[in-house]
Amino acid sequence: MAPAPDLLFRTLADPTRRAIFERLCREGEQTVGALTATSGVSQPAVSKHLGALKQAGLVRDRHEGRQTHYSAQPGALDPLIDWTSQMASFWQRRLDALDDLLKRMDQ
Amino acid sequence: MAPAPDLLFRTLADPTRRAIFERLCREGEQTVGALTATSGVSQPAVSKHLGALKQAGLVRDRHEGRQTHYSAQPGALDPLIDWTSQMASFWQRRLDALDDLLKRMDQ
DNA sequence: AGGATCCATAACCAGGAAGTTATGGATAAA
DNA sequence: TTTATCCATAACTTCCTGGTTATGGATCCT
Repeated sequence: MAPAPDLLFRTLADPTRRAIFERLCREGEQTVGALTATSGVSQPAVSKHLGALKQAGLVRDRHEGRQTHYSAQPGALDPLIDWTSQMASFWQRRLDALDDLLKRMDQ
Repeated sequence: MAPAPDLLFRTLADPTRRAIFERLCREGEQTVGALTATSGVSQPAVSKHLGALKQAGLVRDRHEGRQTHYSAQPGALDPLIDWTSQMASFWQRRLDALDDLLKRMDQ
């Protein structure tokens, strides 16, 4: 299977980083400066988080003059959705099996 | 909003721990010994991971004699699903807005 | 009862990760 | 051409976490 969820989980595990990503999802494209203003950490810290998010494919960057605009990358969460639904399907299947068993015992 | 996804992301970020959880989802209830056998780490390490998973509400434990059986807790992933779909809805809404804008510009 | 097995906890260690300050390169403004 | 702003990178520090071994309590077997 794809080792894809791993990087996503690791990247989204940090609250500060996840907050940055959430804000990009909510409000769309933002500059580093704008993100720094509300993040509660220093500008270099924000830059590092953005680097991590970018490496995980969660954001895109666009350079414009001396500022860099970052935006959330929609499809990037798909592996996460796939993983959760797969886990869900696993225990669903096991519930079905249990159901079957009970039915067979019933007759 | 609920700070719920935080603990989930942090707990599932570790590959070893996530592997244990995946196995419990796939194969159902398992003893600590059985989980240790295939985890690649020591028994105390497995016990600690199971403790973390339990604290996050991802697993349940059931004591039977001298062994402890662990099983995945289905609904525990719901906050994760909620979070992802919320993020998805955010950029969906923004795409809709863009669509509207383009339509207005068109006429 | 005595020995073996299963698991959890304690104590400790090492690596990584998130934060900081310092700095420099590139672009905009004066 | 200076000067100021924006961002990224480097260097360093601190702390958390995942791993280990050692140990002990509880239960099962002989």
